[in-house]
Amino acid sequence: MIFSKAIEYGIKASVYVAKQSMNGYRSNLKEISEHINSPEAFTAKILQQLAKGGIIHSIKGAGGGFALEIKEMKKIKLVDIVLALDADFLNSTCVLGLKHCSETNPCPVHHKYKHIKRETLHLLRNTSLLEMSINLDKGLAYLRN
Amino acid sequence: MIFSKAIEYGIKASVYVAKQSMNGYRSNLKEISEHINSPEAFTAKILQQLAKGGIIHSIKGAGGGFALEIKEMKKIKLVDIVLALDADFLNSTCVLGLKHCSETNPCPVHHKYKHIKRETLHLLRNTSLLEMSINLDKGLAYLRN
DNA sequence: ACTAAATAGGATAAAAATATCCGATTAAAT
DNA sequence: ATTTAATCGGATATTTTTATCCTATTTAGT
Repeated sequence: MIFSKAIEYGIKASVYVAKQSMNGYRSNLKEISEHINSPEAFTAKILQQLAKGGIIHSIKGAGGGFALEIKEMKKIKLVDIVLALDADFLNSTCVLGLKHCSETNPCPVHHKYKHIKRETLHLLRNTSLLEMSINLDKGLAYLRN
Repeated sequence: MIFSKAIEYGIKASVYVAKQSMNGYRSNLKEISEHINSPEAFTAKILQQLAKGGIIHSIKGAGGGFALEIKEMKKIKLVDIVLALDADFLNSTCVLGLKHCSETNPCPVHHKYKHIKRETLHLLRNTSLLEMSINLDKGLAYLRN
């Protein structure tokens, strides 16, 4: 409804890796894709992008995998993950796809949608990876069902 | 950010046809695609689906085109247009794509997103084609820029 | 009847998103 | 050093979405 598959997988993977890191475990590709229920090879690409984008750390070689530190999880927000996977996610923000939709040049749903847009942006900017992974860890949230 | 191109075009086309109908004009494909800035042949397919879905009326033959009546515009909501073009739009409603995301089985953003989802649904269900086309007619909204 | 102007509908093409495969590289363990 | 377990990166395949093209059908006007 709002994110592409790539972004869905990317968020879930980040949350899983964060949760495992919180508990001192490093996660590898196979484990990640199993726990978030995503195609392995495709997930590999996404993890690569996340690593390049500074969201997670990748450790190569035997016993390697993906991990990140608690202080990083606190700083990383949902919006950072999204932008690491789709740099111009925030540029196409009009519901009807108008290039220059604005207060003075609104599409027919602009005024009714702007509150929702504002709240969505707020959610993306203020939800940290840490809080999501804590919820996962506590069993208050799930990544597959 | 939320709709596919097909749905974007579909909404704009419906609003344009409605506005023209309000003023007693019937709209044809060429005119519509010019005014909403969409590819003509693709728009033709979408208009067909909208007609089949009972959103607009299509009149075949010379002097034909698309139109609808004021009392219909009042009844037709944004959600009807969306569903006419994508029947299971409302079935994939979890931000992270979980099949059975719910209060008791939430994804990590469920609780923060549910208000937004509720408002979005409210907007879709309560925004009528009539009000959108009135705004367009009054010059308070635009379909291209 | 004929012509012209429309939409309908089927076939196809192009582009983007999703997904897979495989060899190269890295690093730990023996 | 060799083996083994990982990620990296490039090439390719598949699927879905977006877009186009062409013929058939319908209808108004002459």
